Amino acid sequence: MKYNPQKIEKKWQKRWKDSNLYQAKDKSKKPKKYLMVEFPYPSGDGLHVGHVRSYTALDVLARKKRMEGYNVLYPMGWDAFGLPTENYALATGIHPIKITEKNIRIFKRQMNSLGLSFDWSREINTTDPSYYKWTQWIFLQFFKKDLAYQREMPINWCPKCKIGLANEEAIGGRCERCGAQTEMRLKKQWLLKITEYADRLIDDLGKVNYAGKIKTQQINWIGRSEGTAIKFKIQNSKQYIEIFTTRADTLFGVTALVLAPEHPFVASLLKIKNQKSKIKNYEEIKKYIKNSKKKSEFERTQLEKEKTGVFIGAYCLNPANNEKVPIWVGDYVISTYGDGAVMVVPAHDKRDYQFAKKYNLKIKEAIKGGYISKEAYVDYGVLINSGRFNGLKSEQAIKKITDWLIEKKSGKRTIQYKLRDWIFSRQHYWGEPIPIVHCEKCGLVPVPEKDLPIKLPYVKKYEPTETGESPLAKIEKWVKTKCPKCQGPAKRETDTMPNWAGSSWYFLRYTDPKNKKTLADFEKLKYWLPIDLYNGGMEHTTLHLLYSRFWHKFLYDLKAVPGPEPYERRYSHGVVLAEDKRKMSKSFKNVINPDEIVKSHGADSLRIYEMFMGPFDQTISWSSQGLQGCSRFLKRAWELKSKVKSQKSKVKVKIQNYNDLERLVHQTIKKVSEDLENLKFNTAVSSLMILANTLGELKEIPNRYYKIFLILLSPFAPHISEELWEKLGNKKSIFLEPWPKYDFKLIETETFQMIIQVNGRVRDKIEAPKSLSEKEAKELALSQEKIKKWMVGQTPKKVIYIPGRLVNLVI
RNA sequence: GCCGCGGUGGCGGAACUGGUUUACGCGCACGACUUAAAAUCGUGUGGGAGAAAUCCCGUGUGGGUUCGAGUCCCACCCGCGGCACCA
Repeated sequence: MKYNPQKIEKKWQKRWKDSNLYQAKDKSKKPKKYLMVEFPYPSGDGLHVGHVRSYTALDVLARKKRMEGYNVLYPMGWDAFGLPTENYALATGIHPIKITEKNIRIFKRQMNSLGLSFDWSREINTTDPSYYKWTQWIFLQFFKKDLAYQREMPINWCPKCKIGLANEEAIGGRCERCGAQTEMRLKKQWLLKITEYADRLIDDLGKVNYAGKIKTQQINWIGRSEGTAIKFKIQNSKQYIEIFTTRADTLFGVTALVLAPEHPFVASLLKIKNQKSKIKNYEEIKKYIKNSKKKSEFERTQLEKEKTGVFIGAYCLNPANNEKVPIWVGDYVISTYGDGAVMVVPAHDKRDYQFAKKYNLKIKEAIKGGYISKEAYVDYGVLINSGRFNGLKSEQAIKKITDWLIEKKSGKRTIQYKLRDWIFSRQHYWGEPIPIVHCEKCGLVPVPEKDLPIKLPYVKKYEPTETGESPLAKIEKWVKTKCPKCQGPAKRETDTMPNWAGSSWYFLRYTDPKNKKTLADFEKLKYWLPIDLYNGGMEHTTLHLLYSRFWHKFLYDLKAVPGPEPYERRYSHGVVLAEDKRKMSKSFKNVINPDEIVKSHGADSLRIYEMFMGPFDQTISWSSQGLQGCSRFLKRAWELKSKVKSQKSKVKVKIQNYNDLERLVHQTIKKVSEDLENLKFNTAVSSLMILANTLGELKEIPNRYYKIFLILLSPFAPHISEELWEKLGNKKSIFLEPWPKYDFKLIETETFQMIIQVNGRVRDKIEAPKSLSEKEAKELALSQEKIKKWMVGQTPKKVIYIPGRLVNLVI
């Protein structure tokens, strides 16, 4: 019979579904493994071959771990709130709920067609009220701990989607969803105080096993820098301006202060009427500020061109030497970092140098070593022109000058972060309603927990409003409510949560998906957490991954979860590019649809190929010929069956080098087992190919070796392995077999191929016993004809012998 | 600019702790089967010289350490990813 993947794959998928083979047990004495892949957004496009790569990889591990005797949780669910569904609903008039249901059906069908061993009894959906009840509950806890707050703030506004965007959703000044240029708008927003957790989010990275680049990316994103806040007294005033610097050692080189246009001192200056006469260039300043406000934050920061600024006609005093320092306003200073004010040290900062050159500010050297007439010297060095601190090295000077400022009450040590609080409200329909009531008398009132979930009203119209308010604002019946506190008239919050909300805690719900009393039973959480391996895309490193760690730490503080970190190990799969090495995209018409591959080559071929295509964490472009090769491998594996001699058969298996075969089998067990632990799927597959090739050379294949081969193959290609296993006469599923163990003694050989080098160059190779001594090795090497040729008239000066490897004769 | 990762055949990629560079797969060439093609199977396949044995050169570039370097050190070039006026 020929290998017919389509036929056998359907057969086994049905059988697996009817059995409970992949269900994780809550009460089990077995050790647990919790493996998780990022749950997808069920878009209308269906599954991408990139999803297949990640899901298959962890499916391979899940299957192997079950066979090793672990109680494995490998769950799947749907991150279904989000803008594309809402936009599609607007375009078609079909309700988001209906669209989501349909897309989930497609995704689920596709996943099953790949033979993925998800535990569907734990399926979750972020748009299900029984799920988002707990998302809302967590929000309430944030609110009660003052970690959720409202603030009027400039936000990235997408004029096309009519939605406010978090900084991370407006990448490069463009809307993440539609690509339109964003503008700045002032809007009252909900924020979550992720900055409160900044230190712990960095420090606890030491407790987990994440791929290195993931850690560094998170650390850079949080952007902690330790420095000094220094107060500059404004001349003829009691006011101070506080600046932040990491280079207190350059304080004596300050020749100006620059304030962001949003700085309160700038505003206060413009408000005072009689200042108008004092400040000569009042109109100029006003115009400058007006202009820079028009620019979006992106425009302001994007322009790497010249820095601009205006002198505002006031001075302050350098606390180090009481020198008069002119105050400027300039929009290259970021208002949200530090206090929106910087000290200008042209001699030792590139930007300041540029600014000083343009506006003819003084350039005062404070660190020796550079050519400040030409360019800024930014390295550390030895202080000059710095009074009593002259001669100190920068590192010491930073410390001493800061201490001195603290003593004088002109400064303090402080830490600044690049990380900002998380803008948590969206003016959209298809998200979790924020469970807050606005009461005229009582202000912001949290919805009582017993009233959760606040369900999203089922309506026909969900167009965004022109004012930028959420579509929910138009549903008067829903908005009007009673204040839970005073029972007076009140209005519901109409903003919804961002699509990152539901995914920030979903891994908890898998452990106890149907719990009505709490987000998940604590005992179950204790058994399953932390997640042993979490795989997902690199693009989520600074968003979802950071957000969910933040939520988890918060829940840990509430004692709702047992540990401070959700993920013990995190790994990211590489992107699968199209065959033309570009990103797969409908517009390029280069998208590979997994359905078509399953149809043409079968799920097992697709799975094997995606594991074999290259290192798991590396970007790889699709190759239909590579797929073909994997397909051939499975076909050969299928045909090996006809050569298998059953155990009962009396035909004696005659194999030359029987020990070699035994050794190869055990080597393969070792290689596959170890490679899987290290997520080296590609080399694991290649070792299976080597074993298959060797078995193929035999006239007859011993049953027990073929069985081991099938077991090793089964996590990668489950359908074909099950089918062949059954054909061997086995009644139970191959996945109930224990994972084979290798015998170290059988891998070891008594002889080895000894490399003979002369002056480090390979000149001969011979078989030699491993027990060879250095002296024997030398003699053996010198007795070889090929070596004699090289040794004519010479004796080795030095002999290097590495037992089990080589001997090197130096002449 | 800063941070991280990488550069090995015609291609995707192997290579333990410094010890045979190119496993496995693709492609290509030749051969077998076939009326023929596809499929399949077999053999070969880093470059150069040679009839062959064999020799020389080869892991981005230049230097260094070492008996020996893809692997370690220094400098540089190129590619990818992230951050980007963060003071």
